[in-house]
Amino acid sequence: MSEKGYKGKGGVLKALPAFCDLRPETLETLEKMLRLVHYRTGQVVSYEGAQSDFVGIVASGVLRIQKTLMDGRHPIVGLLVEGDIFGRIVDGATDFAIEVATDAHVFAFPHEPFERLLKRSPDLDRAFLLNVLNELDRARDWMVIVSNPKIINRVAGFLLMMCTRFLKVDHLVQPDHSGIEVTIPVSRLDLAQLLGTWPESISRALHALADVGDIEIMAPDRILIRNAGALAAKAGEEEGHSIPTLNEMMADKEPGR
Amino acid sequence: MSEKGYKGKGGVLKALPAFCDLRPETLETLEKMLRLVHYRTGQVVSYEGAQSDFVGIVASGVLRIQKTLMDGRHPIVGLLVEGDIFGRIVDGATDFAIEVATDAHVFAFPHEPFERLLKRSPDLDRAFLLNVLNELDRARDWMVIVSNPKIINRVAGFLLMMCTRFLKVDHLVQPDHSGIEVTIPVSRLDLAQLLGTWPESISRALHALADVGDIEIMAPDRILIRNAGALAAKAGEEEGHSIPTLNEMMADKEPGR
DNA sequence: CGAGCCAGTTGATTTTAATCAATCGCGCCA
DNA sequence: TGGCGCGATTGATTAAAATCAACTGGCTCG
Repeated sequence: MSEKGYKGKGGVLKALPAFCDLRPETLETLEKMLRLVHYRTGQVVSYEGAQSDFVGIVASGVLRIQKTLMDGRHPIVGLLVEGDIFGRIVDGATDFAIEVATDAHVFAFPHEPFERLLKRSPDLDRAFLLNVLNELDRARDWMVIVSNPKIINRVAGFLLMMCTRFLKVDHLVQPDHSGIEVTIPVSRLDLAQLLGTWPESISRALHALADVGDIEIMAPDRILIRNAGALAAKAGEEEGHSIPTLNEMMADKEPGR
Repeated sequence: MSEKGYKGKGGVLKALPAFCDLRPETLETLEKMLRLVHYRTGQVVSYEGAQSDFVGIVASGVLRIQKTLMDGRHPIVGLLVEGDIFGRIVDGATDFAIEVATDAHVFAFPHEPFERLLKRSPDLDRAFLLNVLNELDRARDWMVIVSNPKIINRVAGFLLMMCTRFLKVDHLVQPDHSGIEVTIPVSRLDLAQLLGTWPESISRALHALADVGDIEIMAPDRILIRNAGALAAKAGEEEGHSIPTLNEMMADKEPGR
C-alpha cells in the first residue's frame, strides 16, 4: 500500500454524504489528521480478528468485507464503495477482513486522534452512529437477497441492490437510453460466495435473465438492466415502494455519455 | 400489548450486559423513564417503514426482525433476545418490522427523553454505539451462515449460532450431561425463511443431522447437540478459533436441569 | 370426548443447483 | 505475434432441494 501525507485543500470530506453535515471546525480537524492511502486490487486492508489502527472512508474503488472459513470458502458480507466508512472503532477487533476488490483510495484517520475527536465532537459522534445504523440496515438488506431460495432470484436482487445502493458511484451505475448499466466490481467467484453458490450457477443465472430479456450482458462485469420491474418481481419486491422509485433516482443522474 | 408504569427497584438495567458499565446517574435516569411492556406471540412491535416511538431492550422472550415481500415471503434477518436493544434512534424509520416470536417483556424508553439523555451522557452514547457495532457484526454472522450453499450446512451453522449467541439466555441454551440443548424459538416456516429455504428442507436437514448422530431431536423445537465439532465442520468453521471455545463457555454455566 | 385444525413430518416427483469436465476468449509476456 | 494462463462460460451428469401431496400427532374448541 502506498501512503502519503495529504494536505486537505478544504472540502474533500465535505463532499462525502456521511460528513456533509459536520461543523466546519470538525471537518478541519478531520482533514488535518487524514492521510490518503492507495491500495491495489487484492491487497488486504485489515485482517480478520486484527485490531485496525485507523478508521477509513473510501474515496474511490471498491472493498470487500469478508470472512475466511476452514472449508475454503470466503463469504463476502458486504461491499464498501465511495463514501462508506469502515474500521471498528471503540473496542477494536471485528471478525471480518477487508480486502480490495478494485484499486482504491482511502482517507485514513489514525485511531487515537479520531477517537479523541469523536468524544468531543457531538456532530461527528452523531454522524458516525448514523453511518453504523445505515450499515446495519444494509447488511440486513443483503440477507434478504441471499435468503432467496433460488439463485436466479438472488442474482436479480443483487443487480437491483447494485443500482440503488451504488447509484452515487458514477462509474458503477450508468443510466442509459435503453436501461441502466451496472458494473459488477467483483469476480464471479466472489459474487458466487456472496450469494451462497458457485460461479457456474451465477453464470447460468445471468444468462437466463438475459434470455428472457430482463438484462443484457455487455461484458462479464457489465450488465445492462433492461427491465428493472421484472427483476424486482423476481427478487421479491418489498411491499409498498416499487420500481418507480428507482426510475426517479435514475432521472437525477445525467443520462448517456 | 399490555403496558404499565415501572418503578425501577434499582438494578434491573444494571444486570443487562449492554448497560452494565453505565454510570449510576445515567442508570437512574434511564430507570425513571422506563416502562415495562408486555407483548404476546405474534404481535407486531414495530411496523416496516414506521417511525418507532421508543427504544426498547428485551427483558424476556424472543423477537424477530423481518421484512415482508410481495411474493409472500417474510425473511427474518435477525432475532432479539434478553438484553438486545432495538429501535432506530437518531433518524427514525428502518425498513424492517419487529414481531414477537415468543411472549416477551420489553423495557421501553420513550424516544424523546432517551435521545436527550443520549446527547448529554457520553457513557450511554458509547454503550449504544457499541451495541449497534455488535449488532452489525452479528448481522454479518447471519449472512455467513445463510450464504452456505447447502441447507444442511446452514442448519448446522444456525444451531451453533444459537449456542454461542444465546448462551446468555438460560431457557434457550442448556448444557447437559450428554450435550447442549438448544430451544429454537421460531416455527419451522420462520426458520426456513431465515435460512432461505422451505420448512420441508429444514425438517429433512435436522433429521439428517440426527441420523449421523450430531444432534438429537427431543421435540420439534428442542435440539440436543451431541457433536458440536461435527456441526462446526459442516458449518464451515472459521479459521483460527474452534470448538474448544464453545466448550469453555458452556463450562461457565451450571450443568443440568 | 370427538372433530377439526395446524405444525411438523414423510413420501414421490420434478426442478434446480452442484459437480466434474471441457472449451472459449482475452490479456499478458516472451 | 504466438503461446500461456486465467476467468468465464458451456455441457453432461449427479446430487440436492423445491414442489406437490399425503399423513401424523398434539391441541383446541365445540
